[in-house]
Amino acid sequence: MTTKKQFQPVDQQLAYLRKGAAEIIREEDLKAKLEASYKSGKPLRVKLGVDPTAPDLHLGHTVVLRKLKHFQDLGHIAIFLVGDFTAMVGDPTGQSETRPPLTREQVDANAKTYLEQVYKILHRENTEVRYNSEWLGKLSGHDMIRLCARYRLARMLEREDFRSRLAGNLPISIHELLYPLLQAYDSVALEADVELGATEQKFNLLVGREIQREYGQPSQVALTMPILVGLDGQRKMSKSLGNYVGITEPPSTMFGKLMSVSDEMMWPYFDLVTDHTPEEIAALAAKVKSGAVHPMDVKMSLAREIIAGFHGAEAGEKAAAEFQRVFRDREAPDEAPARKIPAGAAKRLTALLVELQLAPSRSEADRLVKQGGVELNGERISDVKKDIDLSTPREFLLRAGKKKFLRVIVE
RNA sequence: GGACGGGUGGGUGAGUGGCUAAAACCAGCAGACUGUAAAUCUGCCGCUCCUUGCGGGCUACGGAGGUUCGAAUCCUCCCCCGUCCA
Repeated sequence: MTTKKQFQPVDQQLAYLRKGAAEIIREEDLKAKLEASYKSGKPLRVKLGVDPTAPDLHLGHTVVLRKLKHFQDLGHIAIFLVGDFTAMVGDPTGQSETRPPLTREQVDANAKTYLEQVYKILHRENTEVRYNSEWLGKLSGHDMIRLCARYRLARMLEREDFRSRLAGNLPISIHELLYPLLQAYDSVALEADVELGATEQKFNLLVGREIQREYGQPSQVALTMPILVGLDGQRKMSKSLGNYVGITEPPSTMFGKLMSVSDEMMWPYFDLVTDHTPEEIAALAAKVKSGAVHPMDVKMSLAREIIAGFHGAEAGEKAAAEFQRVFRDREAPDEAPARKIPAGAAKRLTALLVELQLAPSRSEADRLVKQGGVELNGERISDVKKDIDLSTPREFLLRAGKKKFLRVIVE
């Protein structure tokens, strides 16, 4: 799968890399770089920077990781850059929400979990993992000022994020202006040929191009990937919005979540998180439109495929079968997560729900029960003061809401 | 440093002394309907206790004090954000 030194023809590489990309700035530059690499046998250095702030990866993160992997597939070098320096300073990206600075320990721990998950997508062999504290930590005040002197405020304020905050009378801290510069400097330090990012990163990637030029390097190519819309079909996928599919989640959970994607929204998923070619996807969409295939079946194959990528083909099949049984045939799941609890005195059902984390609070549990969202062994229980007997070892299936099942084992 | 405006529940944002756990909208959750989709409809939506009731307690309107029988609403000090001036 990994081509050594002998690269594929440039046009072929280009087509492969273009797939799913939102923008390539500039495509001629990428072509030229690929050509040079093809001739010299020297792989391109492709940079992807991440903040080690969100250790749990979800499908949204994988979009750009998958593109990085595509470069690897073609024999190029993936530089996985952990922004440990920037993270410790505290990056208030986007949403005008200032994040608390992370400690060294948190950064290390997060980076570690991050990396473990990243290799579910990237090839280990041609991945170069770097930390930007390596060079940013060594910059002197003098160096910093030199770097700042290479960019103009007016240009910096062109960034959508800054511009809108400025217009909306929202705070902008000075250090935020530094982030694009520091990120750009990373590209200088790494001599990146290409930098990847989500479309929201476009500005930063472009600053990289200019700063590299300032430091006498050829400008990197900026390749952006669309942002994956979350399960709500509205906003970007993110853990804090709760509209995400985590890559380490159990197959059955992933399946359920993916099936809740709306029909229209499943196409971007095909585009961004599967390896189908644009032509294949278009053909599939046409079939759905004409009524030749049922959208649900297409969605199921999508879910199956995505799960296969993270848990193996067999897991994908199992999750699909499980899904059909539970929701289409309305039978009890056979692989609900299990939880053991010690035998003891009888417990109020609502208390049990909270204890088993099926409900966040007693009030919520109360509400859930009252509204008929709780089933015990397939039987709806709407009595709030129902006590559950836990005196003898036994097993029962608890359902809270549509999707949450838990096999409870009393021992 | 000065003048002015502002900080309300997950979000937007009403509310200027009691009827306000705090309008409305969004988000969220549950039920119905379905293809566990979307859309729609209905209900819920701070925490907690029980005798589950138009029930009791606690916490909540940037922070700390104060006035008052009673404060998100009035006063004092502080913190934070923004605008204009220097």
